[in-house]
Amino acid sequence: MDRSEEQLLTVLAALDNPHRLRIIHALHRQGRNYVSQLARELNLSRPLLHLHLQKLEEAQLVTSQLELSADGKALKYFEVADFHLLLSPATITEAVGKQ
Amino acid sequence: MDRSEEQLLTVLAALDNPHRLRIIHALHRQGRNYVSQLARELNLSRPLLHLHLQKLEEAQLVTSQLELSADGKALKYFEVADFHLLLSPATITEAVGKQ
DNA sequence: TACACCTGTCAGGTATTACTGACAGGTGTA
DNA sequence: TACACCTGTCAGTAATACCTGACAGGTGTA
Repeated sequence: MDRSEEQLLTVLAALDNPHRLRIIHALHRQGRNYVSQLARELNLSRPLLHLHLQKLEEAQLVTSQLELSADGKALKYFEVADFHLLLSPATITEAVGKQ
Repeated sequence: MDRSEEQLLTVLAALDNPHRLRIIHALHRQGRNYVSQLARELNLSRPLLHLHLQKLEEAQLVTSQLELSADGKALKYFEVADFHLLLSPATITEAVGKQ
């Protein structure tokens, strides 16, 4: 999983936040969940969770699908992507070296 | 290298900055360097570099020693620590789970 | 003494992120 | 119609992070 400095910073910025770590934690345990339900469980306002999920999705750390429930409601389900990122002096040097 | 959520966030916050990635990059290539010299090479003001080095040292990503040069000047040398941090849904879940 | 280096710190300003509350639009049931 | 859910967006504000310029103190050489 080689990344450029820009990609690396996108991921680091996405993970540098306690809410977003908890979101990954929750989704990893649950498998998947939709926005409003997750907001209730994490005790976050829906607009705020929406914003955090957006950042995580931009960094490709989570993925989403819009689905219709049995009773016709549109639910946006999120799940964690299967990412693996090794941070060390060598991997950072490699990413920065690509400028 | 297991870390709590707090430690993990300290490291992520330290790495989430282009200057600080370049500092690690430079120190990893050079081995070690002192503050004023590094500031010239990276084209950063010394107070700014000082601040970034502080963050990196707090996160234990770099280490420093104050030394006296042959002509008596006090030089603060920095070098990168040998850190290895794997980021994945599982490792994040583990760190957050420790609350 | 004056200058050239080295170190550290800090007030003040700018830029970036994080967050809330309100709005708009959708589908379903009573 | 009214209500209970779901979705998304956005203006305005609060909280952080970043950065500069100036100051203070140290050792050496001319």
